[in-house]
Amino acid sequence: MPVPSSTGVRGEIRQGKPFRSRGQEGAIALLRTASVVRRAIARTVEPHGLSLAQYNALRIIRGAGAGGVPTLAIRERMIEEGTTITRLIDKLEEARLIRRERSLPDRRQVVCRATDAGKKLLDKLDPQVDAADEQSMRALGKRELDQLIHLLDTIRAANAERGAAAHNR
Amino acid sequence: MPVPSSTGVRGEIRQGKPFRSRGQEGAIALLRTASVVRRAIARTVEPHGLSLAQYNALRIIRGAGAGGVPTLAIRERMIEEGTTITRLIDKLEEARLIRRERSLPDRRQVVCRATDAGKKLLDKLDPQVDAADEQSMRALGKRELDQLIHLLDTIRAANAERGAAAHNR
DNA sequence: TCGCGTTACTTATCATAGCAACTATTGTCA
DNA sequence: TGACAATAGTTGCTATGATAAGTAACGCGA
Repeated sequence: MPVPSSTGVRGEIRQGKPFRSRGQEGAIALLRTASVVRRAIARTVEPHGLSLAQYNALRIIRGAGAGGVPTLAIRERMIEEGTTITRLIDKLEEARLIRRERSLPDRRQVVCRATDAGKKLLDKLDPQVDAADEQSMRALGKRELDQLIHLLDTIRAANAERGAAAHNR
Repeated sequence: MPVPSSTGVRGEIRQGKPFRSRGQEGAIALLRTASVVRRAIARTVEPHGLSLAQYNALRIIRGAGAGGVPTLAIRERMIEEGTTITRLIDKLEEARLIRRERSLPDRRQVVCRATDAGKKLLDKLDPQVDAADEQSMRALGKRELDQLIHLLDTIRAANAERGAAAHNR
């Protein structure tokens, strides 16, 4: 076990300097843990030609159903709100996983919809991603998982920048 | 408050689909929260010409003291273990914040040391980053913060890939 | 001492993220 | 209606990051 549970993040320090504050320790533990979990999940989807962000966007588009979603609405629901959603969507369209077309009532909008190929790919990926999600959280009991989710929600609520965007994964 | 505490992450869903599992909800909450906190901290250092990764590396190098650190040892201690540490370090050297030189006993190693300019910059940035870290965690009480850190340590320990690298921020 | 595997970086290539400037539409208000 | 602001995307430029292949140096065993 590379991270001794008795010492936690603190035990990983090598330079002999303690954290400057408990808040700092929390922030670093959060970023570092997310980094580890993120890569584990990313490795699940990448062999299928999608980046994690692309998978996330594709799920959002599929979730919108037949009506589709306008491009910028996708960005707001992404886990990581990238600024340039256009290029990410371009790749999905090139791969024929989605279609785009101008909206009729408001011609400024470009509505995205999942193609059958896109839906089919997601149907294949979803169980695998589910498993990776579960796997990444397997160390926590039900009670602990509830605690974690609650604590994270609290942090996010306090740090909401421009209205904590939603997502639909 | 854009994220209603009564519903949490679940409340942010717009497509009407619930999470497929509690583990999934936890994984997403983790990634999303980290993304928000990360950007907040990144915005603290970026005006000074450093990316968050560069700041992290610079801190690690300074922490090594007069003896310096070999390049790859830095990577192992980074919060996000980027594969190509070389270029990141290149930028720090260009900015005269660190120096590099071949190690004498083992000429394969390149040892990095912080320059006075590098130390001076960190002295200026540290309090600001401390404040950002604290700020990002301000919503949690001491007890809750302890809980969070413990839960994250548990997750990381279980997901340690190749020996949960250490860091020294 | 001569391979040959290992270690420690470096470089190449390519995809992605961010910021800012630009176009096309729509809405508002004098 | 005619100008001007706001909205919805797109594009250009640059920086950063990931994967993987390449190079130099060390170290060990025959």
